[in-house]
This record gives sequence, C-alpha cells and structure tokens, in this order.
Amino acid sequence: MAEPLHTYFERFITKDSIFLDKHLLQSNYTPTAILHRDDQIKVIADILSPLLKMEKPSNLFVYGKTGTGKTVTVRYTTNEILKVAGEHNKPIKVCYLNCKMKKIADTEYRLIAHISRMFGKAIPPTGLPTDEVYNIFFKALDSSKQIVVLILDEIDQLIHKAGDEILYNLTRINEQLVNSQVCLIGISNDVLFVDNIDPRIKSSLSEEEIVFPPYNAIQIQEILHTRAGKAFREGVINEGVIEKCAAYAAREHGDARRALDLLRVAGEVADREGAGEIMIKHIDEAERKIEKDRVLDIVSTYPKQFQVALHSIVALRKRQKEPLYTGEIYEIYKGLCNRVGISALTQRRVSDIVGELDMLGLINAKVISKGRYGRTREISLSIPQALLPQIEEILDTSLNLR
DNA sequence: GTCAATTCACATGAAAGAGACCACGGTCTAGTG
DNA sequence: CTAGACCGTGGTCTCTTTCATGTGAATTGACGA
Repeated sequence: MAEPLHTYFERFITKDSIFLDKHLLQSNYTPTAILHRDDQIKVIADILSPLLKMEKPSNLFVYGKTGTGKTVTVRYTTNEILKVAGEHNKPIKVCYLNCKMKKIADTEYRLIAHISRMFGKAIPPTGLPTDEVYNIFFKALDSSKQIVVLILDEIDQLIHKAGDEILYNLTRINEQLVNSQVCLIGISNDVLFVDNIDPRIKSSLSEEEIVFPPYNAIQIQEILHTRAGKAFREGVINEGVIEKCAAYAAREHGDARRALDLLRVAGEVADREGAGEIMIKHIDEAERKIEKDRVLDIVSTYPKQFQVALHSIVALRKRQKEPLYTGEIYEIYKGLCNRVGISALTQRRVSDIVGELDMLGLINAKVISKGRYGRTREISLSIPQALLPQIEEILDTSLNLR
C-alpha cells in the first residue's frame, strides 16, 4: 500500500516541471522591478523622502482597483527606502498590515495588538481592554527615537467593519508621542469609501493622494512576459497564451493579479497533464478551475446557515424560473431549517446572508421595487450550470439530507 | 388625463444580547521541606 | 511555605435578535379639463 504512493511522490520529484520558480507568479511576491508604475513610484518616493532626514512625511492615501499594483508598488518603494535608511543607520520601521485578513487586523483591538507584536510585545488575542493595548503600543513606539511607517492595506474593509475611530486615534497618535513619529499609508480599492468617513479624519489621513489607473492589455502582457520568462522554462509557453491571459485580465478592469493567477494555474494544469508546454486550452481550463475551486471552497467552508440559505435558493430555482424574491426564499428556508433540525433565523438576518452570498458572487441579488407590490431583492443564481450537481451534493451531505 | 398620496414588502441601520473565548488577580489545595 | 488548580470578574468577538426607520414605483383617488 505504501509503495505505490511512495513511487508516486518519487515521480513527482523527478518529473520535470515546466516551472522554474513558481513563486514568481504568486501574489505575495514582490518583484525587483516594477513595470509601468514609474510615475507612482516617483511620487511615493518624493512623499516619503523626508524619512531619510528623520522628518515625518505626509500621510498618504493610495487608491486603485484590485490588481493595479498598489500593494506591490508601495512595498517596493518602502523597501528601497529602508535599504537606504539602513545604510545610514536611520531608525525607520515599516509595518505592513493587510486589514482584510480575518483574525489579524479586522478590528481595532487586533490591529493595535498586531502592530505591537511587530514591536516584540506579546499580546493575547483577546481578554485585555482595548485602551490597555493602546498603552502597550504607545510604550513600544515611544521607547526609542524612530519613525514608523504604517501601511494599512485594504483599509476600507477595516473602516467598514470597525468604524473610523481607529483612524482618528491613529492620526492623533503623534501628538502624544515624544520620541517617535507615525506616518500612515492607506491603501484602498474603493475610491468612494473616503466619502463615508469623518471629514476631519479624511483631511489628516489623505494629506497626499495617489491614484493607480488600471493596466491596459499591452501593459499586462509585458508584465506577464517578464515574470513568465523567469518563472517558466524556456519555450514552454505557446504562442498566444500570454496574450490570452492579458486579454482575460483586461476584461476584468486590468487586474494583473488575475492574469498572473491564471497563468500560474494554467501552468499547474499543464504540468499535471504532463504536457510539456502551456497551450491556449490550458488557459480556458485554468479559468474554469479557478472559478470552480473558489465556489466549492466557499460552499463547503461557510457556516451552516449560509449553506441552508444557498440550498433554499438552489431548490427554489429548480422549481420555478428566475427571478426569485426574498420572501419566497425565506419561506423555503424556514421549511428547510425544520427538516435539517436547526433553528431558523429571522428574516432580517437571512436578508443579510443573501446580501453576503451576493458579495461572494454565488448569487446575483439586485434590490428592485415592484411598486405597489413592495420592495425586495431580485435573486438569481450565478454559479455555472456545470457546477450545480456537485454543489448540491456538498450541501446535501453537509446538511445530512439523504 | 394628471398628480400627489398611499401602500406594499421588504431593505437598511442601530443597538443590544448570547455565548465562546481569554487574561488577570485572588483564593484554595496538595505536596514539599 | 509554595506551586499549581480553581474561581470570579471583566474584557473582546462573532453571530443574532429586536426595534426602528427608509424606500421606489404601482396603484389609488381626488381633481380639473
């Protein structure tokens, strides 16, 4: 029994992959050179340069859609500054935080706790009062003379979940620090989100603003070419593959990350097939696989209540044609809860769950008004037809429905 | 026919509760010398 | 005498409920032409 598996793994090691270094295509990789972002790099460098004279730079706000290189550019520039600062012995510290990461920095407590940990303070995941954590944070900051650059990625998520008080506290923090200074860099996908925050915070947070425009198809092609050149063996990429990836990503508002993902997965697919090269059909397959993995992952890992809600929608969808409305779904949902043996939530909550399923892209829910007949969500399933049977099966087993 | 008021069926917001998890400090218990 | 077990209190976090308020256009009904 052990032998076949063993040889399987052996073969895995010895089999030549078309990848040289897959890491280059993963989204957490920071390249040594960044294409098509020269202007932005220059502006950021200008804004941050006072650091090297130990003066606090202006706070900076960076906008741009996903996959426009915001994070990469900011990290790259700060890394370069850190290098120079290191050579001249300037005590500068850069803290990068992704606020979207669950359990890391999506509340005020966790954010401060996480930064404090970067300063070597042990902070329990819960239990302490928030102002206590602030105190620890202050002491850690102020223990020596230094300038701290705090990069808050996906800051809109943080504000959405935790309110804008955090930003108020953070922007005010400099007034209380004696030795140190804090400079904030906020990164956001959502251009409109600043409109929702307190104007006082807005003005102090975004002393400077930079907008990252989407890449166009040509630019994405160039990015893919440079990365793919190092990530893959020579000559394994067929004609037109890069172009197709780029076109796909350009369709999605110039999202370079999507393009890189697509190329990587296409490579994996080709590898598994044992094809020695990436062909155009692998891209199509990768596109399907990415979508499939995403959907199946959501469906199997989300809480029971979400599964019941989704199951109701799928079931109702089979019985009648779209569009479906909230009220109908709630009725089915209640019945299903009965059958499954869990307590039904209120309509208020189910309404939110439907909203979240929409955000996840599993369904399409649009609020419409049917005039005299009220206001409701018009719901349709947006899962590819081919995946439906598989999803039903997952839901059924997970909910113990035959 | 026109136009404002009405009305429906939820959407959306705010606040507060339940229950899980956790730190901290005080008290109790058992083992040790 | 002391280390460790065991509370009680007070904190955060997530998921929910409760209560309140908002909303957009089909429908209604009064009004005037």
